[in-house]
Amino acid sequence: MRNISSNRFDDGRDGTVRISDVARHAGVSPSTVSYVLSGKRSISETTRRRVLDSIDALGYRPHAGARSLASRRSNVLALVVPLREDVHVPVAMRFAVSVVTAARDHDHDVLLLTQGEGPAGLRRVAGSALVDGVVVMDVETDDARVPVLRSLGLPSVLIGVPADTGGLTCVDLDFAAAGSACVDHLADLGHRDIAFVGQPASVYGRRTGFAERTLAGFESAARRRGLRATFHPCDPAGAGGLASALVRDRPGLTGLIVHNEASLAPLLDAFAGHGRVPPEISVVALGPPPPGVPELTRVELPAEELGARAVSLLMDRIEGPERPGVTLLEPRIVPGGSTAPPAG
Amino acid sequence: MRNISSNRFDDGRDGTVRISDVARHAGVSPSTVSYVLSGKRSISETTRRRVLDSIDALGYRPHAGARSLASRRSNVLALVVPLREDVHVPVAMRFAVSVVTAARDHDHDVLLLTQGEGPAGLRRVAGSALVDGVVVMDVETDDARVPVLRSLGLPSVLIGVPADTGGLTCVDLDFAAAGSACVDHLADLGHRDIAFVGQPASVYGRRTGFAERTLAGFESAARRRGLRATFHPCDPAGAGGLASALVRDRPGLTGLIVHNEASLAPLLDAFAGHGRVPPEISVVALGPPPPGVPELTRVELPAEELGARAVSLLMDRIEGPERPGVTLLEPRIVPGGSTAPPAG
DNA sequence: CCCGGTCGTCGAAGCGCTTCGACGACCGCT
DNA sequence: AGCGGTCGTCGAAGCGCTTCGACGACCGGG
Repeated sequence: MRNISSNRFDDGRDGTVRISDVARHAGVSPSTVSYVLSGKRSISETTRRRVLDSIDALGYRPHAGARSLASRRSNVLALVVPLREDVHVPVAMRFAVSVVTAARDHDHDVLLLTQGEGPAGLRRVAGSALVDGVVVMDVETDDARVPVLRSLGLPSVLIGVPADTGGLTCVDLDFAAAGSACVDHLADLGHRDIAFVGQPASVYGRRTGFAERTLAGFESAARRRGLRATFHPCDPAGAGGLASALVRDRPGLTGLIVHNEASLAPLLDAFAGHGRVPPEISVVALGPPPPGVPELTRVELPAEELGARAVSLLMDRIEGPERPGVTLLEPRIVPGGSTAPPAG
Repeated sequence: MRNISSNRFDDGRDGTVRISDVARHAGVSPSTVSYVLSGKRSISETTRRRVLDSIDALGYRPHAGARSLASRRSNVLALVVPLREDVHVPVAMRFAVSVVTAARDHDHDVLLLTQGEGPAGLRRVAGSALVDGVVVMDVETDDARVPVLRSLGLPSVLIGVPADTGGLTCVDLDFAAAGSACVDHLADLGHRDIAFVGQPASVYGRRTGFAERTLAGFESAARRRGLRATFHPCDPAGAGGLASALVRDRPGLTGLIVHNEASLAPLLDAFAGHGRVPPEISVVALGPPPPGVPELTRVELPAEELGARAVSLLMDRIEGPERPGVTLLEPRIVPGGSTAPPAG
């Protein structure tokens, strides 16, 4: 064990340990310590060990600012979270947490930006080299941030798919496939007459795209399978009325696909009021498990996987050359107790 | 307008503008630009203007790493968000957003840390000088992070109050006062016989402290006002039974204080089943407005105010000498339609 | 009119790290 | 034995900013 320098000198006067302290303690030069840490040049195993031992003997942590100045890498990612009321907050949180976790796996930290700052926030963190890249959640079809991102030259990954994806890297759930999967699930069980209860009417054609894509998936699959299939926009207040109308007008209806988190509970209550409860009428939910409603068959939104994927794509963009493209995650049907073959 | 240097030189080859570019463009030295930006020395109004004009003519943004290296300030705050399932996610999100907003008002950005990393995360960001201070949300009575914070010498503010607050800066809602305020509200309306429906029994005495503090406030106020008052822990599954029992055993009961977000809806449903709906029986809720339940009289959790306060206290700690202490925010009763003088 | 003080500005010295080029030492060839 | 080629290490030169001390210029008071 070589321990050249005396302890008196090892701790700098204000308590922080610098790379030169480690170097002295290990009997090497600062650059060697740096190379041990970065692995950018080969270092003999003996030296490596000695340096690493010194590092944790002294409790050394590289100064983030100095590192980012010298290496032109901050090892920080920005995450833009949505503020809008209509995003499901717990899901957004799951995203955020998974992004942080994934970022840590790649030795990065995460800076939180809110929608509130908009493009200005992106410009700021990009311009000041505060972050190496950015993950933008909840991207709309015509998102004001998209042109900014394109112009900024900051590596970025979008969660969600805007209208023009040229030059962009995007990740999202394959909502069209999700819509189809629900239809196929019901058709496979033998259902011939189903209804799709969607978002409030105003949502379609407006912004997010995911609603239309789901609906399109539903419609094409229903056509393919030759089902009687109808579409009904819905809001929580109208759920009761819709249920009554369906019960009255569609006696042959045996399957329901519900893509509307907020209306799910009132809708089920209303159907129950008409004596129709799952699985006597089959119900497939699209979205997060609503609180209080038990074990529905549903398509999960794989927030954790999306977050991790977004980060991993972002890291690729940061390291390597840009290779844009849209990644759509395969939806998975989670069986619950709410679907069964139709009666009779 | 003096524009000494030619544009060819103003834009560095990789597109980033440095302080020296601004200086040249404005015909001053880099240090002068720095002083204009920091305000740490007086600068003549003419020079100031000229520098500021150059800054936005060139689109200059100081390099965050360089700045933090030289000034020993990163202008970044860490925010530790809870992961536990039992915190109300939308409320946590409101906190987080308000912290970010407040931080931006103080020219700081926010780094997101998750509970998952625990003390190690705090050590990391502190040791590497990544952040100037940290806001810790959802602090428990015996929180493992508290000793770490104390030892780290990193300025910090806790949202929540641990058992030992020595040397710490904490902010929280005054839950005892909230409990009292509910009692006073009902007593002022003329109620003489009330019940407090609390968290599941296991919560009391365990970790968060806020439950006990609320209960203590309830009890002391009830005693002070001379009310008949009882306490009932409750979980969602037991809400129906509790309602029946109360209706049966407490015919004189006219007021309910509910400190249990999850049980609120089933409890109200159960009371409604016995023909007792607000405001015929008065109900005060403690906590965030539950979805679907309309306009209850309640005590709000002032997340925005707490977040802003936490940041402002943290900034004080970062700038000035440490001045620890516990700040409790006054609760506010938000009138809804669910309380009225007792019948008869 | 001279002198001490303030004001506004500048130059230079770091902050702590990474990275480039250089350079011995040692290897296996001819 | 001599030679090119790795391999492992070092020294020095920045990265872009802040900040300290210095220093003219200008002010008002004796």
